[in-house]
Amino acid sequence: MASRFNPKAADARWQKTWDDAQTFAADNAAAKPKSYVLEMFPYPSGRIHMGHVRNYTMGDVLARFKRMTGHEVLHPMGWDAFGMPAENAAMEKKVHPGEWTRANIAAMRDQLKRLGFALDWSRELATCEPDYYGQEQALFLDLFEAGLVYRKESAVNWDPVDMTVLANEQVIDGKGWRSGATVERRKLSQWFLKITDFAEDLLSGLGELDQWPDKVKLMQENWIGKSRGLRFRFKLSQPVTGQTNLQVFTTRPDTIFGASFVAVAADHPLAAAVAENSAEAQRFVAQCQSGGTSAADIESAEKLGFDTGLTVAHPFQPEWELPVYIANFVLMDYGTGAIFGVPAHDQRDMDFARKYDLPVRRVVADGDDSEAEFAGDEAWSGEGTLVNSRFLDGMTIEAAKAAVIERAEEEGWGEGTTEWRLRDWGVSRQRYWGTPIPIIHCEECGPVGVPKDQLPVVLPEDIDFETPGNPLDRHPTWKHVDCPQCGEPARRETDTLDTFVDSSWYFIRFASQPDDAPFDRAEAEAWLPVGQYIGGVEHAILHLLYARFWTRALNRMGMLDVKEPFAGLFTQGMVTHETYQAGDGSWLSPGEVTKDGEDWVAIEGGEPVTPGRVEKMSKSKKNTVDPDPIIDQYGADAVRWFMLSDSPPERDLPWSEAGIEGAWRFVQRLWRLIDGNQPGEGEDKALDRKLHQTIAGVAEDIEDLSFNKAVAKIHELANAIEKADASASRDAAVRILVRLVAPMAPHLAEEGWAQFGEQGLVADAQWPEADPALLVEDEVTIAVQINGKLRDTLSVAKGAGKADLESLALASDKIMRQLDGAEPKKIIVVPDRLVNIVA
RNA sequence: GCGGACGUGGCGGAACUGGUAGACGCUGCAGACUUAAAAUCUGUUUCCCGUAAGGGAGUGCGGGUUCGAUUCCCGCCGUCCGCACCA
Repeated sequence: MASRFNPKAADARWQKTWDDAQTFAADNAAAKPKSYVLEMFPYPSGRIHMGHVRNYTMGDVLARFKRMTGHEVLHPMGWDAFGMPAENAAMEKKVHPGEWTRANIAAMRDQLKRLGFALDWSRELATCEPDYYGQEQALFLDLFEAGLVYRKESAVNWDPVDMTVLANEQVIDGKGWRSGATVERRKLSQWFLKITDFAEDLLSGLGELDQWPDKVKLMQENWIGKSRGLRFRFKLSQPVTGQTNLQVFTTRPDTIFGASFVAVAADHPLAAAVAENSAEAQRFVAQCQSGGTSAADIESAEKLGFDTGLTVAHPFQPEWELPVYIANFVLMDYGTGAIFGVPAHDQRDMDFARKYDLPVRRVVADGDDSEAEFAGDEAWSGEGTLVNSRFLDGMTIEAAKAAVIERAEEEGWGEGTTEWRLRDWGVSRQRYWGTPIPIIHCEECGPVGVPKDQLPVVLPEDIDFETPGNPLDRHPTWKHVDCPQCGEPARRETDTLDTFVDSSWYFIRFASQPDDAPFDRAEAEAWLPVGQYIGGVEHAILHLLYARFWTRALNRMGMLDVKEPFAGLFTQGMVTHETYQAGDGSWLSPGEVTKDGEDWVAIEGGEPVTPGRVEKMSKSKKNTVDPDPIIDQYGADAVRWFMLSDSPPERDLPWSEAGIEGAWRFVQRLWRLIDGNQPGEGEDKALDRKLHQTIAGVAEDIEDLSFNKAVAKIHELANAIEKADASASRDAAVRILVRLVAPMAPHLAEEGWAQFGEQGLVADAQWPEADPALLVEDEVTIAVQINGKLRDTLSVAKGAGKADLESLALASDKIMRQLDGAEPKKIIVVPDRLVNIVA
């Protein structure tokens, strides 16, 4: 009688065994091919959620599989441990951010360990510890010396009550999310990293990332936003504050003869100059600046302008004057903050021209319509031929662009340029719980880097969160230091670094973590780039772009011979669960509702409940499932199995009770196969074939990260084994099955491995080898179709000749009946596949 | 608005390069074992007609290419995601 697999006992036992043996510690000096498998490290919020479980399970399967296929695997784990929630907790619960964070890390580490991940815990790191952020400070100073760090005034969202800077997403309807105070735009001196220096390289580098999802590459491409165009100067009819020219940027220099106005942004210096002398202009500028910046605001915002009364001269015809407007739809921080409007070929300009009754001249002919007078309100921005444009007439858009740029450059009033949407990376945060920026401000010497032998600049522990504002700034002593250069009293920088800096190089520190340097070059290069990086698509742009930038910066400084940090990237889907909403709009957890006939009602009170959509698990929608009790009940392997089953990993995985129970049943079924295995005699060719096809198929699917398909293939094999009679083949299949499930259900596999008296650990075992001779069937099923419709199937030896297949097909009873004596018009035979009779 | 992805049974999904649509799992239904339940096992589960043999329809909708289309092409519809007045 087969026993039951008892995960409670087995999980802990094997986890301890792996731990004691340091099974998953990566050897930097190993001679084997190296494989670096990494999942995005978590923020230590306090609890692991199902999304983490799914993410880390995927990486774990790959890591374990790589070990079994002869690789030395680096699969580390750490904590993205700086950031706002710790400060919020400090304010709300009166607990020090460090204490809160470290307690969370301890709790989450325990949770992760219960899932039996093949992690090298000896390399664990937390970004909030001085041994990590001190090395980050060293790197920051290297960047500073290399001229990749600079300081400039920049506008931030300032909460006047909390006295802190808010991220854009913390500003809701113009108010601070916590204080509710109206957020001000304030100029602060901030530190920036010169990511724009690498714009071209970050863009072209995408081309080599053939193991990244196209979607992510496209998002990065759009974010970087390269556009070629012409930057040129209009001559102003009269000088304004000494300026005689107005510089504009356009990507459509070809439409220059369709221009009917010029517009500048509300915060353009020209607008400010006009506002000096006009109360009306001043009002208009103020109105533009107060406008909301949310997506909805922008979409609904009407195109508004203010006629300055100024004009500029058309570059190709000085007496042709264009009016200059201040317009609310022109952005100061793109291009030059000034544009020329071509209503016929740009919708925004069209809207504006129709409102202010400006000319709309056609300069690109769409088809045969070449009238200068443009009717309608829909601008034409498609392809066409230039018309009404003098020397450009008849040219294509591309040729005309080149011609105008050439003339501008010849005549010296403009030049072809490239503009980027990408901005430099502002890294200053006016907060406590982050990496202190290792700079000292001296009256005499300016900003001076902290000498490296004085690193780390450690956060003070004795801080209070009673009063709003940056605790570092109001700490009584911390910021007062002497200038390292001249020795005079000076002031420490009290801003800390954006936490995206912490995650921009942690994967390097995992590969190599000496005490006295950020990393050892040779060790880091031995592992990098990360072979497979797995995480959520929400990091598709910022984190991944910053990490690519940081790696390039190290490369440029000669510190690392790697430019792309992540060779392979995979973005996994979310774990979702159904939602339920009561009549008053409040959310109910799935455990609080039940089905009454066709309708859903609350268990408590029986109120009717509306089933909502299946959505990402979130506390606010009350549809989360805590992994801990699930692991208690079903064990790590069943949870892991469910995370891998059914849904393709890039898609969302709907959590369900039935699903986890199905996984649990299968784990038990596997155990019954193993435990109840009987030696047998003789071979079972069909089973041998199924086994070897599964060995090859599962390996392929895992390499492909198609875990759902690998799971399905293992199910098929298990079904086949169960149906098979005892034989030597069956015995062998069960023994090999143990290794096939080892990456997914490692505890069960170890148990089975031990049961069969194998040496060592299955975690160290070799992946079974598939016999190529057994991968192909010797008998195939041939479809016989009439006019493409299946009418019969034939079982024939593989490789049967066309003529044989044809005559076999025609001899079939069913086919003869269908044809009813009619002569086939044509017969198509695809060997080993089908015969299609055209009647 | 721009860009992208997706659309297959009651559900999650599978299907190689254009070649038997629905693998595998979940759910449901019927049955076996059991005093009973749990657990387990067997059968069945795309829809329609038919007792059956069998036939017909079918991969969002409409067309096209082809001996043959879930797969390729054109046009719609829907859902989701990203960006968003970027000149």
